[in-house]
Amino acid sequence: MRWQDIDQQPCSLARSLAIIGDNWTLLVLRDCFLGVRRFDDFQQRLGVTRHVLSDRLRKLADGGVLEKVAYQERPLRHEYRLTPMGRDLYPVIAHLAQWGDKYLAGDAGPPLVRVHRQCGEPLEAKLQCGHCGDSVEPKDIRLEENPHWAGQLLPTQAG
Amino acid sequence: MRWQDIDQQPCSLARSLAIIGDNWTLLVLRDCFLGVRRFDDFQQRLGVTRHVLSDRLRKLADGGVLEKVAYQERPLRHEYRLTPMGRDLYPVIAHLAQWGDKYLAGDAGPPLVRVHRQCGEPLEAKLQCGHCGDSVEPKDIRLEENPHWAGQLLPTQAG
DNA sequence: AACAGTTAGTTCCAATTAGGAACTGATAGT
DNA sequence: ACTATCAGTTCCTAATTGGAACTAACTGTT
Repeated sequence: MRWQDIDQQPCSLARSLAIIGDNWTLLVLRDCFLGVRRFDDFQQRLGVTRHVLSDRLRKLADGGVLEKVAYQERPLRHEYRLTPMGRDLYPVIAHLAQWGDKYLAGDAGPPLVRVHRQCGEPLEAKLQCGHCGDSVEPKDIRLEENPHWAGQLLPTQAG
Repeated sequence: MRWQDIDQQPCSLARSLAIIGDNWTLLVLRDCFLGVRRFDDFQQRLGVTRHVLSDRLRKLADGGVLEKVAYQERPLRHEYRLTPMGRDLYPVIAHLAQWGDKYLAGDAGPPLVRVHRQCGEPLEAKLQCGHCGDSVEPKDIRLEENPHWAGQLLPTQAG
């Protein structure tokens, strides 16, 4: 199976990765959350080649994560802004950054601290159940298959 | 800049992506959380080519996300298990899957429902501040630079 | 003893993608 | 007329991927 065909799988993670799972794409989104909007700014901050950046921005716009907004006419130029769909990716980025802070920071410590404005403390992101409010770990989750794909998604218990 | 050199950037997200940001890697981890442990099982479920799978498993093991455990001698064979570091990626996967459920599900609806065992309700993952317990959105976060990289990480306010 | 089966990879080759640098086009400022 | 801005595109080489076959070290079966 080709990587570019994973959007056709009946798996929400696979479909998500079809839009944001390419190399560089999550770094583009990191910069979007930092307020970067223009092609050359992305290119200089990331150091990615221009045609890879062009491809990633097009995929993000086609996927609905970013929208292309004209910021001037003559010559017509566009910038890229997060849509609500894109903003919904913030928890993914926050958890990934926190994971890097925890396991991969060098001697100087984490490069950025994310302070929660409301309480003034560094954010300690946790996965919590929106219904009961408890912290959630992998073992707390039971998976239920949609009957439409019954038996096709989960591995057979063999070990 | 080459993609394989992003682990040298002083950005926790970039360093995280150096380990888990390649194509296929998060799908390998999805299967790990479903209990898949063996090479051929990953290969058949994912449809990825064997040498890409081999490469990704090696990177995950080198990065500390998976550990290679011998499950038999004669002939010596290993399986791959999540480490605590790997298990800490669960929030990332849960949020990505939920995002796909919300925006990318087809007519049949999301393929899997993640039920929180403790409360019996479908998990609605939310990003919450571990300190005050409030839900957190991008605008609620203020970034503080580590003085060691002062002025080098955040974009200059220009737009 | 000969043969098929299991299983974690490796090897080979063609096709695709990435990296690097230069170039384009429309326009503004000097 | 010349330089700068800025979002791309084009060109070429190098690296990676996809697909299929192959290897090695056994076990179980005829």
